[in-house]
Amino acid sequence: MKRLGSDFFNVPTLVLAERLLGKIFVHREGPGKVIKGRIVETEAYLGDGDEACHAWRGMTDRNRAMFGPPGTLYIYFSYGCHYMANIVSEPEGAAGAVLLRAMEPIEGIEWMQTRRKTGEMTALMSGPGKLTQALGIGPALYGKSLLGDTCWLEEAPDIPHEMVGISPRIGISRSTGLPWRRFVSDSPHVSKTQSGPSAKKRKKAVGM
DNA sequence: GCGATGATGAACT
DNA sequence: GTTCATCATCGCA
Repeated sequence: MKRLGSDFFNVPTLVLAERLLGKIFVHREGPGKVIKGRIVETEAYLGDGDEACHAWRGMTDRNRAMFGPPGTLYIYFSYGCHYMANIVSEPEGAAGAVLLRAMEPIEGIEWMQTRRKTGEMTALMSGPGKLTQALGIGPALYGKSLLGDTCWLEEAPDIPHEMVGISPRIGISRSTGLPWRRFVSDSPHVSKTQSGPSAKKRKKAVGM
């Protein structure tokens, strides 16, 4: 299985978001301990004109990885309980990254089930906080490159264009109109719109 | 089954 | 002090 190189990541964020669908994300935690998942859902975040992007107002201590070279991992701890994994795109210096929102378990499923405390396949990685837990992604991977030998992506066939779903991003309260979410429309592993993401809060944020 | 709410840490104003 | 790119659980129907 061929690893994807820097050329794969060195493209505009929206292109990368769609290109990532179907690819295999690999995390090698140690000898004989390899976890793999197939990416089925992503979201694009741009530093320019996107108020939902952490790098929208410029570089800070937290988001500096988003300004790094393409293929860098931007790990972010949120809500006091969950990590989120992003892949940096575009040339170095421009802020832009793709949030990994959901994957399909491929390998190392036993470890995922132990960490996630569930045996249900569609619940293992069907959400941004879930997949980082299943993969064992944490602060140790902040700023790491997918061109290294701890984490990388494996080549896989592109998803046919008619199978790629497009929708506004989920779970954010700013720039909600931008249709920058990409997902494999027939996959049972995409994040469920759980229970309506706090409709009241959203109304409040919109100003109703 | 569905929807609302609390948990919980770090960055930002 | 408030916000946040979330998830699991509790309450009610």
